[in-house]
Amino acid sequence: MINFSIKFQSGVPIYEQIIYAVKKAVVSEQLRPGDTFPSVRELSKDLRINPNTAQKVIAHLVREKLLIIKPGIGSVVSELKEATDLQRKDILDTEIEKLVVEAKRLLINKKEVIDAVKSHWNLENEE
Amino acid sequence: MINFSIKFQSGVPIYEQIIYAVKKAVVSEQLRPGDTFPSVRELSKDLRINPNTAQKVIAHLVREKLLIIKPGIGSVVSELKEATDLQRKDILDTEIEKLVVEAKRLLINKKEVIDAVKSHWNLENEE
DNA sequence: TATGGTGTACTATGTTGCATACTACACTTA
DNA sequence: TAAGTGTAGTATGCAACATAGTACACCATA
Repeated sequence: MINFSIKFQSGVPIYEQIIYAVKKAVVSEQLRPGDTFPSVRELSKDLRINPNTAQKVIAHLVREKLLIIKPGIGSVVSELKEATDLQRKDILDTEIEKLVVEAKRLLINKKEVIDAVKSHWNLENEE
Repeated sequence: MINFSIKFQSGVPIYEQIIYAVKKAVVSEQLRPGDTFPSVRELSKDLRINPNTAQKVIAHLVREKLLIIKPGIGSVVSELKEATDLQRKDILDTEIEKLVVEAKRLLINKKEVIDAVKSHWNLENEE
């Protein structure tokens, strides 16, 4: 009943990798609003991780409003939410600045970066 | 003799913050190739961090080829190096994909993202 | 009503990374 | 020679991560 794929790699925390995989699945519409999401125990069993780690994933996704808890049932994928001012600032200022600094340091062209953004954006179409 | 500025914030490792500050200083030409870089003990004293942490910063920057060790003297800022294939792939694929996924999840427009890239790029001019 | 599945909350252990303190050594410059 | 350089090592305290196991309140369903 897992409707997204993961390939673990060392160095980065398991729970972060799962969270990212879920976000990617939502953005690419492999997971749609209203879809049921695996329970803590199911997630733990299918991915062969500790229940605590699975719980950590779900709690995190609920806090980020990607999931909604249905008591007694499980959790469900929610509608996409508009970013808060703080989230917008973090991405458009902090994160993109990091990206630009790293690109310039490695002598990567502005065009290459922008083309890569466009390319990744169109992989899952829509504006 | 510190020619770059830092304002520490909790949550992210000190040594990472310093490394990023140095990269930013290089990209914005506050630090130029040939400039001398603070020694381990100097960095440790001025930033009031442990010598081990300062050593970790410098070793990391040498490994990334941003600094060159001059034995008995200290270290010096080197010329910018072209990215390796692996570094290019990491930025243009992995990092930008992360950015795009997060932006789409938060319903941020493609135009906003690209404008932010252009904006940050031009803050330190040149192609 | 009873059963089973749900999220949630604990305690505990082992590993790893981060930052600190301190000591020591080989090297080069002045 | 003396002082400064990078480098290496041991040790401590703290926090994050992942694991194991137990327990509880809640709700849906048979």
